[in-house]
Amino acid sequence: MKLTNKRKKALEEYIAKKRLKSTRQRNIIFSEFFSYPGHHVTVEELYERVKKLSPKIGYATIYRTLKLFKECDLAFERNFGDGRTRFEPVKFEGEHHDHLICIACGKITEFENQRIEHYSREVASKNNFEVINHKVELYGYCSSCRRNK
Amino acid sequence: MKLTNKRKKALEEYIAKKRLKSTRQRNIIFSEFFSYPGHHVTVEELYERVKKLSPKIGYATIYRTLKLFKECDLAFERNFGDGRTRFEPVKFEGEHHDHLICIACGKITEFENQRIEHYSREVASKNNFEVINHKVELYGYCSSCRRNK
DNA sequence: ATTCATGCAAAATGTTTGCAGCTGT
DNA sequence: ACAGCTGCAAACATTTTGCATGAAT
Repeated sequence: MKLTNKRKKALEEYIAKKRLKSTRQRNIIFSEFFSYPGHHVTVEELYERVKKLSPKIGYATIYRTLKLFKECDLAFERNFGDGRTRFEPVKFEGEHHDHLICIACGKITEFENQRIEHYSREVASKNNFEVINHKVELYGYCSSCRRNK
Repeated sequence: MKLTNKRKKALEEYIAKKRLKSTRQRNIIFSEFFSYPGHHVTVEELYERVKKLSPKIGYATIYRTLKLFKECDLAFERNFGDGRTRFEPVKFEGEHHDHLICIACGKITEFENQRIEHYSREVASKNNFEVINHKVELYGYCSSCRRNK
């Protein structure tokens, strides 16, 4: 089953369970959010994109819908320290996505590393902790911004 | 040399280098920040603590001083997704401090894991990236909040 | 018919800035 | 004396909320 469909299904189940409603706005935000080309979209970026399809939409709906996605573990909130909150799709099994963040120029490089994953899971299970998402973020100076190259 | 002294020295050197000034407020904030019992203090918590020692202090000074600490790589900004920015001392060599964060009750459990450290450093060096700080954060449900125990 | 969602505007929250006066060098 | 710092208040940015209307069940 395709990822998007899995997600759609998860959302629909949550909506049914909680007796919420499926609306045009939620569907638009869903498709824009999960098809966003870069990961970690800001609220403003998402708002602008959605506005093109549904010009009367307000920020409140974006916020409320992202909150809904968070509640059903489909979206995840991040903050890289530049003051703008970003959201990204929660990864399903087998997807990885960690970050190197340059504190000088703000460049974000993604990487994945199975071993880090592995030991993270080990720590979690020792603590009887059920992991929904994880972050590995390394902050520092990227190759262009290093002080002593 | 004690950690606090190392930090004090780092700050003094930065102040000297940049021709800044050592002030009563900065010293108070320094000692409150680095002696804060929990890690990751919020701006508000720090403000309240400092206010007891220096009642006329304003939020602006706290913000400006934390920014100063960030500039000299003594403090680090975090955000666990609850809307409040938190700051913590940057760890020196040999200190580790990663997190399990419960998305239901907000409980934060610290852990350290040398292997995660190790592989993180490896990824960084492959990317010619100079790491100043890192985060490993696992988000999910703690043992008390797990849905299926 | 009922319950929930939306859009708008207002309010709340968190953070930054301008400036006059004060302090450290 | 000078440059930088502080405290205050105002400005700003982001997020949340109240409410009347509209849409989905």
